[in-house]
Amino acid sequence: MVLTDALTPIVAAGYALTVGDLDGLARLPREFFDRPATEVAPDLLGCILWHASAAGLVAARLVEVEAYRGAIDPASHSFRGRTARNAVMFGPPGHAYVYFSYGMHYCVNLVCEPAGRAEAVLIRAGAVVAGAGLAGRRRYGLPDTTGSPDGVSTTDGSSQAAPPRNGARSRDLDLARGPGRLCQALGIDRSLDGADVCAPAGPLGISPPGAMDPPVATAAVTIATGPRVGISRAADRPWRYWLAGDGHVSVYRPSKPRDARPKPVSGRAAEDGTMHE
DNA sequence: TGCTCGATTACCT
DNA sequence: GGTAATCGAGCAA
Repeated sequence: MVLTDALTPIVAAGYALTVGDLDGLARLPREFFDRPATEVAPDLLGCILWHASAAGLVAARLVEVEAYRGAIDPASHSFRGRTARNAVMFGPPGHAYVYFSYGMHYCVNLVCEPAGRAEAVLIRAGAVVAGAGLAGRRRYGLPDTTGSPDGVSTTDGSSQAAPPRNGARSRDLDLARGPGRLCQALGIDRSLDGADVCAPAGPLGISPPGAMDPPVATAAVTIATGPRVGISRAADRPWRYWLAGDGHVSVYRPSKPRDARPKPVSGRAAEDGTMHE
């Protein structure tokens, strides 16, 4: 399924933006998130997620998200009720739910709907539009040999991430392609679990399209939808949204059983219509 | 208390 | 294309 011309201008939609006390950046207001995750998710595409830390600012334009719908969604972490890990999801909208995955990666969600509904949008991929030098160092672990300061770098996405360890995959496209990579590039970990992205003074924020990057030709943008990545339950629900044709979108992988369980012969495998690489 | 699995990624063949 | 790495949440006993 492909929706054309679907990037909703945030302001035109009637949302009054909040401006940060310290950074002066416009932020999406809490009402923006006070809706079903399946409505919030496509509207987040093109928006700028950023994290200002002592090391500097890194910001990414969102190109891929997934909606998780709480009690009505078996794939959601909150489906089985509230636990210590997912408590933030049951709180008010506009907060970050950060969890640790596969023993080595963090993933970040933005909580939607009023408290108690436990819906959220998983941020899967983005294009780094500020702080690419810092993001590259976080991702590839090299000292800063570029001489560029931390903080805001060029905004055209062409800048100077430090090259990766083996030098072969030195593509800026990979900086924040995938939920774990995005969190690493932005320096997001469990210490930001519960962070209020709508609070004017918070270190984590989300701004409308064009807040930091050159305005993208939103009128021509195509939003595609398809099944979510890597889940085994409710895998047929098309609640993944991405900017069609954008190279920063992650690779689609269906859920892979861990053990050598025989695969169902009646393979209903990849009728998803999503991007593969 | 112990075991299994996962909203992933990087590396190797 | 396949798999090791790695650890916490959740479930069963």
